[in-house]
Amino acid sequence: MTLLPDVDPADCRSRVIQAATEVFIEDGYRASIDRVAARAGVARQTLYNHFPSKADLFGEVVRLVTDALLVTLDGNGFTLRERLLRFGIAYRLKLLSVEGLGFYRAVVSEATRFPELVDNFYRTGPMQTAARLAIILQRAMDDKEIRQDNPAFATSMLLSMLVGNDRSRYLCSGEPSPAEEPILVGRIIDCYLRAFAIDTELSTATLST
Amino acid sequence: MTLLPDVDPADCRSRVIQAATEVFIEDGYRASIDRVAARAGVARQTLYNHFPSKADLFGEVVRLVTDALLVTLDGNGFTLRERLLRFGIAYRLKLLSVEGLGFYRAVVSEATRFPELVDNFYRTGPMQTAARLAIILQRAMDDKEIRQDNPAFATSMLLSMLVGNDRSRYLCSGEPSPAEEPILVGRIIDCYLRAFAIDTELSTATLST
DNA sequence: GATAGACTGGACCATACAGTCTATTCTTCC
DNA sequence: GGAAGAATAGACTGTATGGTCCAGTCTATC
Repeated sequence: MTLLPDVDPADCRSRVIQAATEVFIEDGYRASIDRVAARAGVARQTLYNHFPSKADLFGEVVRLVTDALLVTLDGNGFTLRERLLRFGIAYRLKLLSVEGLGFYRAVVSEATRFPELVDNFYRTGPMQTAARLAIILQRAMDDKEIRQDNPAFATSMLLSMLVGNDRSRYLCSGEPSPAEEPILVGRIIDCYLRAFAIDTELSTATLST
Repeated sequence: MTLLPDVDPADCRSRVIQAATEVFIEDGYRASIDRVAARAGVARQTLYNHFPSKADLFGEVVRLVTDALLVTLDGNGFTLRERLLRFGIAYRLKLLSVEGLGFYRAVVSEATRFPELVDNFYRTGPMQTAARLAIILQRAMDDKEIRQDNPAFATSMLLSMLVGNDRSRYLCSGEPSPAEEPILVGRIIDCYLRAFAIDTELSTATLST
């Protein structure tokens, strides 16, 4: 998964950013500035010509990658299930890629050192994606495609079901098997649509046991 | 939330472990050994009398806290919904506490430095809890309380819905409001039970739209 | 061909930190 | 009272690292 636009080999700044992205994703903020410079094929001083400090470089990387990880919700012509399916696949593809996981690990690791940065990451990244999804779900509720419920709750449930346990797992070890992804997402979306299906007498009766 | 048994103030070793737990939870592995010693009220050399290296101390802390975070699934006499409710509350209480989140952050941050340790954490911690839950769910399927499905999938969905999005959020900033916890868990469990309710003609019909 | 600006490489500085060593003190048990 | 074992304080070592400085090179532009 490539997170940033193609680097211009003649542009030192973009080479530094690309290198820093890779290195921070691999080892987090503790990766040394020398490693970044070496990876970029650039003198350390060149790096400091473009960024006042390591923390600033890290901040820039976080901002850029956060944008790159936003998941779009296209497909107005499709059914709700199809739209959610496409979203789910794209979402998991980004967040559960080696780069997505490494980036998330790097950001979360620095929550105490750079609280504002990490808070900002959450608001411009995950919360953005959630907001987009919430609009779709709200509309589906209005159209009676799914049950009326709190859109924020419905959004949170879908996002949780899509990556919750697996992200937690792959942050520790392993990675998803691409071949099974579409099937798995299909099962998750169907599970979700059952949970948020329009009320029927039978299903409410089942619940009250 | 207290994760470890009461420390005996006379026992240097347990004081070191307690201090290391607190310090690693606050700042991760990058916290200095001197800070641990100071927090424990102990000389640095004393610490090294009990643990050969910082990495060993970290490993010990991870093992102990992993155990402490296991969630039991008691309550054989209760209904399925009640059992899941009690489990969900306990699970969120542990994992979304400041200590639970800090510990998780600290462990995940070191996935590249200590891959075996982190992998072992996942297998003896989260996977253990999941295994216990899977037994309950399997039994509920046998008893026709919920639909027949893959128990591992059903387990993963429940764990995801319980903490997925919120853990991801609180790792970045903020923390849950204790007052709303029981209501939220209730909504999640009901949502889950709808998703895994026994098939009815109506609900399957809804799905195929 | 001269000037300006970016890049280089490496020396250099200050700091933090894991881990070792030692001389001394304290406690406990015989 | 003395021996043994544990704890202490603090000096010391070696290394990694962020950041600065500087002398020199390269390139493009006028």
